[in-house]
Amino acid sequence: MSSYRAPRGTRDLLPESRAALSRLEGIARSLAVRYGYREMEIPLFEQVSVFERGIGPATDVVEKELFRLTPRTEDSESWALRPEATAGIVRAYVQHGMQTWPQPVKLTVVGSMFRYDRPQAGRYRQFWQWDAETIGDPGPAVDAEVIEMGRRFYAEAGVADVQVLLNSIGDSACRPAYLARLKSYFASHEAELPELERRRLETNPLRLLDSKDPTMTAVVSAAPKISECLCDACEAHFAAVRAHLDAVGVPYRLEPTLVRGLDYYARTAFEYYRRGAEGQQQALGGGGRYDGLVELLGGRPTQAIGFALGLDRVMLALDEAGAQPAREAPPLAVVVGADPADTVSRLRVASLLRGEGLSVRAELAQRKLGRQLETASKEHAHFAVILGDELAEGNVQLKDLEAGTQRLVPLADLAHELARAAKSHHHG
RNA sequence: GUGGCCUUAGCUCAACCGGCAGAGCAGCGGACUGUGGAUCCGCAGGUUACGGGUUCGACCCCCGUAGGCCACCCCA
Repeated sequence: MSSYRAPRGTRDLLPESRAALSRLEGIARSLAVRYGYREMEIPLFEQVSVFERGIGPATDVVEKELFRLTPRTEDSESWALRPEATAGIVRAYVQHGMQTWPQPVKLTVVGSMFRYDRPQAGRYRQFWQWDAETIGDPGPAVDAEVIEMGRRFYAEAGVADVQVLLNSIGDSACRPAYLARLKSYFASHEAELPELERRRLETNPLRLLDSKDPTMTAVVSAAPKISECLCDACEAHFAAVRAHLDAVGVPYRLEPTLVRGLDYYARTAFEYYRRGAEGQQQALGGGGRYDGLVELLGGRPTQAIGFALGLDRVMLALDEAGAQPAREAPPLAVVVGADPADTVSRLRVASLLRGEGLSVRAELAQRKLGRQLETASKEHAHFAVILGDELAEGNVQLKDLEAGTQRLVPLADLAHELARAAKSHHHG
């Protein structure tokens, strides 16, 4: 047994898992195109300050989960692996002057993110996300469009029981007043608060609403709700988002405790949640409006909304639901030979077929024919091209491994025959 | 970062009270020297996660480390 292993919180995606991820990436890219998003790439790492400003210095993601790279010299820049994509995309938006493009700019990134936290099922230090951002649109219609796109992703991926949780967290006009009210409410109940919750009262009072402490339920349910404290503009925005969701037939559950802690988040906040899951990593994805972020990263005031969907958690959900694993495409044909030593013929014929765009495997191990066919069967190849004495007359045996039939085919016609058969097999 | 449970062959798991580390599947080979998923036979695969300790003797008991899982924190 090797003493080397994948680093903690990472895992190798063996071909079967990689196929499952590729399938999800394919759905994401297809949806992105259908909804008018353009795919881009951003670096896997950025200056630490991009994340500090773009996510928030007081968040757990930055405070304790940032995957920092050690600087090479005393005075060199501090880098960190990206814990999410939004900050980097917005940085790129500002850097490349995308405010001069037709607005809104709709961008998407598919790739892995990194967080240095304690691993668990569905929670990794390297994980995959599909991220989509619409920058330069104040909503509310686009809010509903984004939420609907995410929901369609789960539908097309085949994840059942995904619920949309929805809330409005107000904006700079009404949230400060709400926060003050919330603080004073909990302060008046401080005696009933456990130690952890008392600390939160200082650091992030909104989080109190989300407490999992069972002794808190009474206090929390009586707490003032943001939905009752929205200013007229936010109230109107929220109502319009809901109206648009209703219009496109997206069901949702209003979730008053769904929050985002930082100032530049505004109004719409949503999560995709899986019901009836065993483990607790039930948040499959989430997003919201961040009307202050572009400005914070050096751009002009620009309203924006986006989401990040966790692809690992979708894979987990599909596994647990017993979904059919994504099949890798088997080779159309395997080139085998009666003479185990004649690897030259097998390689030559395989090369010929590959030149015609066909997907074939050459059996180059020097094993007897029976073994070669056995392997071809096990990998679900549709055909075996058998090379033997008839090759001297320019012929091969073309064997249909599913039907068990075979016939003599001139080598000159082989590619054509296989290509035709591939079509009738609706081979993918 | 805090607490708990777990770790035996590539995979799934056995091994009595502390007394010779095993099986199924997968791999490779043979039966079958030009015809496949079955069957039978064989081969290979292990410092029992790693490092210490207790003991005549440790997969088994104790300590530490690593990794996994669960609950928190938080989130995808």
